[in-house]
Amino acid sequence: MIEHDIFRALADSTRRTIFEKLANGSMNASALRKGMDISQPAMSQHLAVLRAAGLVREQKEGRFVNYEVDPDGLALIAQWLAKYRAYWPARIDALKLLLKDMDQ
Amino acid sequence: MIEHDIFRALADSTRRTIFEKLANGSMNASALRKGMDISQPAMSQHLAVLRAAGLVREQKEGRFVNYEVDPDGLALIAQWLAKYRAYWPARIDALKLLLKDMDQ
DNA sequence: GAATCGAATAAGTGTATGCTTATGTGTAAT
DNA sequence: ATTACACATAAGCATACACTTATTCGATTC
Repeated sequence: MIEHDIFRALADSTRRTIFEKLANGSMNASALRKGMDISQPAMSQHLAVLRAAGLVREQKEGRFVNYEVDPDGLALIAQWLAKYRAYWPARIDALKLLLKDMDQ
Repeated sequence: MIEHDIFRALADSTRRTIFEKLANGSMNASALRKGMDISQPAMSQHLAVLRAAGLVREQKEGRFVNYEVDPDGLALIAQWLAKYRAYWPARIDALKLLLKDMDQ
């Protein structure tokens, strides 16, 4: 189940940090490491997990590999969350505002 | 960080199943175990993790403990997801429909 | 008040996971 | 071609985690 891979991938704070970085612009693995105190293999392994989960996708450019957020993964989380909409609290109105914002 | 606790809690498929069951109606721990092939201590431990993450809350009723979905946890996931709204795919329109549905 | 029942906690164990160092693979530069 | 570079993979290791059995706790029931 991919849903399982997604939650497992996001359960690690280092991977959430990587994902957040990529959300601010696609980057290659070396650029991602900057300011992160993480070894090259560790980064490579984390990216593999994120990619397997569908949260991130790669684009080879020469000997570089550019990583970017894969919307498919986020969509699955949104789907999962939607299942429990009956329990969303009132403050979820903020979400509605965001969606309204997207329409413009 | 509570966000971390949430993703860690949902990284386990057994806990996601428990959460899903509770979303269909509050239950005590024994009722949750039905059809799940899980020991009593294991269930108790899973519920403790879900509770610590703010995904579930308890309500003691005599010697029973009734568990129910805690909207606060879901709100945090929604907040996390909202951070990446720029990457939400078009098919997220389904989510908009759901929200519209909530208004009625 | 003794027994019973629902649930939590304690302690121990096998496996999963995230890290390390070492090495491999492919591309670009000299 | 040889060297350097970006990244992936392999192998090993320490810790985290989900489970087990045993025990404890608290509240009902007899």
